[in-house]
Amino acid sequence: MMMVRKSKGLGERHQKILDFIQEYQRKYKHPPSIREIGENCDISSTSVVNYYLDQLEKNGYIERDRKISRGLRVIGANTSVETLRIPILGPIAAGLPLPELQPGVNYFTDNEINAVDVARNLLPAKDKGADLYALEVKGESMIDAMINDGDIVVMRRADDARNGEMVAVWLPRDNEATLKYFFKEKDRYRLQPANPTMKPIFINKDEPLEIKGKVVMVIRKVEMVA
Amino acid sequence: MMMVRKSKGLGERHQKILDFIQEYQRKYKHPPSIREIGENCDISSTSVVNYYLDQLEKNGYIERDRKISRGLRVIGANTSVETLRIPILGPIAAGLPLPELQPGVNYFTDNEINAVDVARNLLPAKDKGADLYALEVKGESMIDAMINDGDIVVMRRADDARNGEMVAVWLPRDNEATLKYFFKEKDRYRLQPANPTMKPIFINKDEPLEIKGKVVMVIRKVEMVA
DNA sequence: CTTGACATCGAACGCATGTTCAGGTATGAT
DNA sequence: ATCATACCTGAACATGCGTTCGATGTCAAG
Repeated sequence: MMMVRKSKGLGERHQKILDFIQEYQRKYKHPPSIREIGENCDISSTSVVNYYLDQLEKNGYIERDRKISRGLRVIGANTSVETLRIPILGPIAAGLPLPELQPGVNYFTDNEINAVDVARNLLPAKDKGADLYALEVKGESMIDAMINDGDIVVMRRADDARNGEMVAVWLPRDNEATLKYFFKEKDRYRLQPANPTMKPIFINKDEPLEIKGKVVMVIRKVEMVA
Repeated sequence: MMMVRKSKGLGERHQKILDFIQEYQRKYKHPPSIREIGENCDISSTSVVNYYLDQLEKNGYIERDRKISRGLRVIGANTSVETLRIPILGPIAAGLPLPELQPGVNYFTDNEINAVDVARNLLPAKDKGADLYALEVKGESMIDAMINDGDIVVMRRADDARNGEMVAVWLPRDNEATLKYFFKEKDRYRLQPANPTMKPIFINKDEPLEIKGKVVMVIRKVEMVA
């Protein structure tokens, strides 16, 4: 019945405790007490928890402030990197107009339901976040841009673009929103799908063309089957 | 008439306490006790600290877990979100073998050159990071999975999969690595491209098929023209 | 001056929580 | 069998720490 710990590394219980501390900290913003650890890891005695905590400390997995209530922390787990909270302004779909960007308005970015958090080191250094917003792709009309239903596209506000940049455009001619690589040619614009097997769209320069922003990043959360 | 409080919502002492809590939390990774707040804010009585804490809570600046030692936290102002640093183990390309996953080995995740930082709230809650790794797509062979050259795919280790999950597989038959939706049928496996216009691959059950992991997320950094 | 809301103090109270100890039970080596 | 080691139990103990309360000081309104 007794669990034998493998000679090296962490036993199953050490790992469970470690995980619990991190999850608790994440949830309550303060560390758990010894008794709380015990209850959640099926350890009936506080002394056993203390016993494991000592081992974890000795092996460098946690730090403890003795005598201080809840004075413990997991070492190294704090990969806290600077993140930007980017508001999801709305959907983007072929038939829908793009959400209006209201310059100078501070969006409520506190609600993480309507925002994505992106590590700053994944974005171009110059981006400070104020000009960034995100759109949620609806439908499969962007498949030629290698973007599928449910994808999140992170955009930077822009009125025009340079050759080779991927932009979100509204095409009044076709009454359609789309994501394409942008190229300015002699007397027309070429909108090139990301998928090299698909053909470009050409727009004459005298036709209207509304560039809404440049694509900075695409994030796809792949659905898990429940 | 009501007596007018200090010009603004927060008095100088409120602010000092608020600042102290945040600094303490940053420094020690756990919240301060009432007495510690008192000492550092020149308040001699714990009841006075409690008095101010009540006000801060009433005005929505902090949250308190009554009866719990050090059970308090500052609301909002929390610019950074918890992130997971996911190691990029190597490239994935049609002709290349997949990087070997060495179970139980702690990868060096300190180097942000070979890792991506992903906000935890973008990942399934159960993922603790230990089973996650990332691959960098090389070449355009994954286009049928809506994944392009340069994309980062975040994976979870797995040996098998359930129907409908997207997996990274190694096909000894074709000597090829690929990303496909996985379906187990009567006597064969069906590997379905994400792009609904493309046709599936069928593998008989007696043929070898190595599942290397499930796709959790795809991140595409769209190139900026310099 | 009196009143009353606000701020402060000091002390006591009591539960929350870390610590310690005197034993138990298993497994493996001697 | 004997001993050593790792794991576990339950309880007692000491103290960290939140809570409560009566007393005092301050200041503006009545």
